[in-house]
Amino acid sequence: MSVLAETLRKHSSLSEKRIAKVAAAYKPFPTKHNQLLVRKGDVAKYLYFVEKGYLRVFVTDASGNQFTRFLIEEGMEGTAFPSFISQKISSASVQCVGKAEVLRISYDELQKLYQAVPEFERLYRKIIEMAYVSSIHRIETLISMNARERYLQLLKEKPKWFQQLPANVIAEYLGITKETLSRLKSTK
Amino acid sequence: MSVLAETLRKHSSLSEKRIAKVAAAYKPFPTKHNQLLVRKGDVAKYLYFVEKGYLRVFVTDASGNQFTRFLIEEGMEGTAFPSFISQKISSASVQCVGKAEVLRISYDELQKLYQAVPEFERLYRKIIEMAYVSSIHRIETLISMNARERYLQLLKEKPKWFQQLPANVIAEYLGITKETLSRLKSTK
DNA sequence: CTTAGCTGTTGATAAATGTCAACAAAATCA
DNA sequence: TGATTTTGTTGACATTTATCAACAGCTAAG
Repeated sequence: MSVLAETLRKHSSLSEKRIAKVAAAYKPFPTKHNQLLVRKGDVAKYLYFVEKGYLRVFVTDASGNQFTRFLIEEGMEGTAFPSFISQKISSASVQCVGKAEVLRISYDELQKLYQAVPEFERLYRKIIEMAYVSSIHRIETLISMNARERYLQLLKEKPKWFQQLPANVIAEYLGITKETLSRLKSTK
Repeated sequence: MSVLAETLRKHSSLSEKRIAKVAAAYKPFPTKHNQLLVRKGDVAKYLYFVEKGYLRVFVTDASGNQFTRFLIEEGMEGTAFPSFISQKISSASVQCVGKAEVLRISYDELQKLYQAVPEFERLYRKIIEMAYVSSIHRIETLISMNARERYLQLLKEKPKWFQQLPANVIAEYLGITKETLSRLKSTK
């Protein structure tokens, strides 16, 4: 049983038949190590569901520094969202963190799925709501906490990330340099 | 004609009749100078639409410092969103900035409105999507720019705010102190 | 009008975080 | 496996931003 089907079951009251229909619309997409799924300047044509591993959504500044906007973990879906919903070019890139297994559905397929499975639209709304709430949480963290507080909060909320993700990705997500993160770890 | 009706017309293809129906569901709510609409610890029972002025959504830390999570300007709606959608107690407060004119709709009324005007649910989804996109933009700004860059960006994107809002509210929104903002202004 | 509070500015200083460089350890790939 | 690249750590130092304090101007209330 795919992680996707389980996730659908958990977050909706769709019938098994409809779960199967939705799940079938997402196609496995084979990826390589650190593969870029959306490149800055592209239009994000697909929504990605993570079966295993992590995706990172990041932006770069003029000096080439990278900043991780979001980390998408197993059982979550995402893409360069502002580009995806507007179907305009993306300012962000999406990349596998190491090895990842993903499914994907195109923007057009997703629209068709709304027609074919009306309840799915409400589920999609819920997914967006959850994503929005988590982004609000992120904003609060960023405006109200210093680096150490953010680090400790993430350690508490997402302990797995520290085992499974390279430190520089975590640092980018926290909005600090990898050197600062390294020092926070050691002075615990 | 209310700002609300205009906004509905602009962002949806609802008929005039349905616009009237939706607009009628939002009730004027008289406010006083700096009135608190949602208090930390309350459940956010209402969604607020701003006809005039600004609302601020803010959190406080242990030392009593305030941090402005969002500013809701004329023609926008908002509330302590995580609390509103879950109907659980809010970690944030919502307050008028000075004098403001607002309309509001209760959580229950909103659910009824979905039933009565099905197209409204899609509109609501779009509103959430837009809010989500703008929160993503905020996150990027916060993780990738320093205080001066954030200040200059906001000055460019929201020049009105600097005329209409007190500097300490802007500073809280930028995630800096009012002293730092004052210095950024003078060293332009 | 006058007093008390709020708002914004400036200075001195401290604290937090970034930058750059060197190096060690680990992972990847040919 | 061995070579090469990536990742993580540490130190010295620079920069950014916060904190604390003083004060001036404005505003609102009695």
